[in-house]
This record gives sequence, C-alpha cells and structure tokens, in this order.
Amino acid sequence: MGPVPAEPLPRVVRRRAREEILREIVEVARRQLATRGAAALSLRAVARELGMVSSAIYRYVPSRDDLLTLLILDAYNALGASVEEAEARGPRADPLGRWLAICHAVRDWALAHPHEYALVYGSPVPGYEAPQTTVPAATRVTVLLSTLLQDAVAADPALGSLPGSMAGDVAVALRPTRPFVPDGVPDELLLRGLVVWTDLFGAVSMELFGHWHLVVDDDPDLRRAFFAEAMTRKGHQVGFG
Amino acid sequence: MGPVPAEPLPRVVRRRAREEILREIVEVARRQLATRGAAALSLRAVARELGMVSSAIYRYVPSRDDLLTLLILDAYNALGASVEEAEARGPRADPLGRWLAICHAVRDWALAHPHEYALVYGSPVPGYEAPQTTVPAATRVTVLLSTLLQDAVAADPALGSLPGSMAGDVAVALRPTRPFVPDGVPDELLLRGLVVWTDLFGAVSMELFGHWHLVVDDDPDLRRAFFAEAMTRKGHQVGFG
DNA sequence: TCGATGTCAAGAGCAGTGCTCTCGTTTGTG
DNA sequence: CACAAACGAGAGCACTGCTCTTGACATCGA
Repeated sequence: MGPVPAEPLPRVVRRRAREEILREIVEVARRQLATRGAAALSLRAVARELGMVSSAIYRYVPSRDDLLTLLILDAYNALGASVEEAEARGPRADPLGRWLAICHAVRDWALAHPHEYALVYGSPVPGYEAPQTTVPAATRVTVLLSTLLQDAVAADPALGSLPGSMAGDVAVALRPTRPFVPDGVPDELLLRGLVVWTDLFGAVSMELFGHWHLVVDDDPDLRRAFFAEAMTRKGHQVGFG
Repeated sequence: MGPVPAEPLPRVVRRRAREEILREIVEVARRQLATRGAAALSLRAVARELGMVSSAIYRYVPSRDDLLTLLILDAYNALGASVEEAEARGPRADPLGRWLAICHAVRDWALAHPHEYALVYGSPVPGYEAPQTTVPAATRVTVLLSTLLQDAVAADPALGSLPGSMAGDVAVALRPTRPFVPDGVPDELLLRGLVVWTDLFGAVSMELFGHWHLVVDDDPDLRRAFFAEAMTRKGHQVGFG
C-alpha cells in the first residue's frame, strides 16, 4: 500500500491530529461505501463531506486504492468480530451448533453490510493485489473453523482417525493450510472443513449477488430456512453433531 | 435497458449496417472487458478503437450500463454454450460423469475468461438491475442440471422417491424453481441439486476471486485435483453414480 | 525570542470519464 | 428530385483521480 506521504517524526501532537483526521476519512469513506458501494467511493466526495479540499486528502491517504485497502481491512475485521462473538455465545461442546452459529453470523453480517461484503468477497477490483497486511484480518473466520475442527476431534476421537479416501495430490493441495491447522486434524477432516468453508461463502455470495432470483423464494424467512437446511446438512457431512 | 435511441424503421440496408456496427462495438467492448476488466471499460475507448467520436457510440448503445448488459448476455451465453458442449460429449447414462463435466466446464471457462465470469458472478455493479432479457441466457447451466436430475431419476428410480427430511418451509422456499424442474424430481432431490449448484459456483468464485490464497496450493494441477475431489463428493451426495 | 524546519490546506491544472445537445452531412425512400 | 430519417462530428457540462505549487502555520532548536 505504499508509505503514507510524509512520515512524520513522532512529534506527539501533530501525530495525534494526523491519526484523528485519518480516522475521520476512513469513517466517512466507510459510510459512503456502505450506502453507495465501492465504485461510487470518491476521494473528492469524502473531502467535500469533511470540508476540506480534495488535494488535502492525499496528505493522509496515498491513493484511492489505499483507501479501499483500509476499508477492506475494516470489513474483514468487522465480519471477523461479528462471527467470533456469535460463535462464542453458544456452548463449546456443541460443534454443530457452533458451525451453524458461524454460518448464520456470516450470512447475517453480509446481508446487513452488502457493499462491504461485496468489496471483500466479490470480484476483486481490477489490478488490485491485496497486501499481506490484510491476511490476519482475512483469516479470522478461517481460524475459527480451524479450532472448531480441533475441538470436534477432541469431542469425538473417531473424527481424528478418519480414513482418507482422497487422491494423494489432494492431500498435497491442502498443505498450505497445515501451518494454521492443528496436527490432530487429519487430512480427511481438513478437506471436509475446507469444502464446507467454501460452500458457506459460496452460498452467501450467490444469495447476496442476486443468483437466487427465480431459484429460492424472495421471502427472508424462507431464504433463512433454506440456508439453515443447507448448512445443517453440511455440518453433518463434516461429522459434526 | 431502455430502447435503442432511435428505433429505425426496417429500411433494410441501413438496418444491416446498424447491426454490423453494433456487433463491432460489442466485440471491441468484449475484448476490452476481457483484458482490462469491467471497471476499465470505457465508451470513449471503444469509440477511439473504432475510429469514431465518442458521441457517435450513443447512436447504437444508450449508455454504458446497457453495453455492459450486452456483455453480460454474451458471457452467460458463452459459458452456457461451453458447458452444454462439454456435457454433451460424455455418455448420457452416466450422471456422475455428466455432473463432473459440467463442473469442470464451468471452472475451465471461468479460468479462461476471468473478467467475464466476474462480470456475471461477482459483485453486481451498484444500482444495476439485470433486465429480464438475461434470464434465458443466465439459466442455461441451471437447465442443464435440471435435466440431469430428471435423467438420474429415470436411471435410478430410488432417487425419484427419496424421503424428504427437510422442514416444510424449505420445500416452500424452493418452489420458484418448480416451473423449470420436471415433476419426477422430488423435493429432496431438487434441494440436493440446488445446494450443489450453489456449491459449484461458490467454489469457482472463491478460487477465481483469490480466496484460495494460502489455502489451496497455487499449482494448477493441484487446484484442479482439489476441485475434482470436492465436486465428486458432491455428486455422490446428490445420489449420482 | 527569533529563525529554520517541517507540516498542512488550498488552488490551479491535467487527463480522463459518461453523457447531452447542436449542427451539418449522408443516405435511402416515396 | 425532394424530404425525412439517420448519422458523424464537435463542443460542452459535470465529474473523477492525481500532481504541483504556493502560502500559512505550528513546532522546535539556538
């Protein structure tokens, strides 16, 4: 994302003012994103709303893309916090319940913040490459699922010794996740977890991006019921409950 | 999408020239979309490449959004044709094989045409409402899956009398699809089909939009193997094979 | 206290965008 | 041939991201 234009020496007062204004900029940008979408986010509009001139924004944000990166970080963290909180509410010894809590938390947050969700899980902005700094925020939900798998193994040792029926290269394919997943989770269970993780976000995306039109009834309660049914089955397929 | 600016009386020669130029416009736009993405699509750039002035474009396309709609139609049809062709290549009496052919055709097309795929299955452009005219093109893959379900029932009557274990409102939720799905397909099988349909596009989207980073190995063969494994399992879960 | 230094907002300006309107010219038809 | 529809060209509006320069101000060191 490139360094902030003029890296200030830590003169305390200036620095505080700087951070304060930067926070305001991100806040206004976040509101504009939430209401009119990412494509309609304009640095000039943000500047106007803050009563400054457009060029002044560039003292705080190097470019529009960098502002979007800040918003992406915000979105990942907001989603992650929301899901973590929902998952922590239920009893720990109920893997299926925790899985469903995660699913509904993701979906509820997405429905409540469609533009933010689209910014993160929709088409990547062209030419945009997410900087490494977003990784920790982006993986919060994944981490939650990882510990859920581990806890499920602890609760039901049979899950810890699942026979792996997959081809050898599939086990290789999911090796990048290994540093983040406890060793007690066998490949077979890890694969199941990754698949339903993909399914979860796939389902939310399909619904949010309008592909349930003429497929699943428009009624919010029915949509929730359909989603719940699908995710419950997926939970069973993993081995929860 | 609104009527074309000046609805021409069917003077034959003019009409042919009109259609010819319109086709050129869409073709150039499609190329620009494929190379630089939807956001970088510019009416002025299209006009430049065609050697006309920007305002002349508006004689053929009412607005940028309408041009995008034409491209969406193109994308749906290209994907649909590609998938139909791949599915028709294998033996009809092999539901699992046909399912996998569909899956890989969708994924292969998406990987080969990422920007077109993103235009259609990524975040919807803000404020954009897909006109009804896109429905037939958009549902080609879905129709394919629908007849696949029917054929699977014909081949294995047990699929035609699956006990429905879902809640009653779930059956109601998927009623909008009923006009397009043969009656021989029971609710339970229809539900399974819809779920894996969602899973399929979810998986492709997650991969294409960069969310397999640090999750599934970057190697193309490994990614294909992972995808194949996941989709094969889903085929079995539906009841194929 | 005074001056140097660094930080900042403001303004002008560039190149680009979608889109509209007008103004001649071309083209095909009755 | 005359007329009207269709068309290309151009100017122009309001907007965008971004850069550069200018002048004001605060902060710090001597």
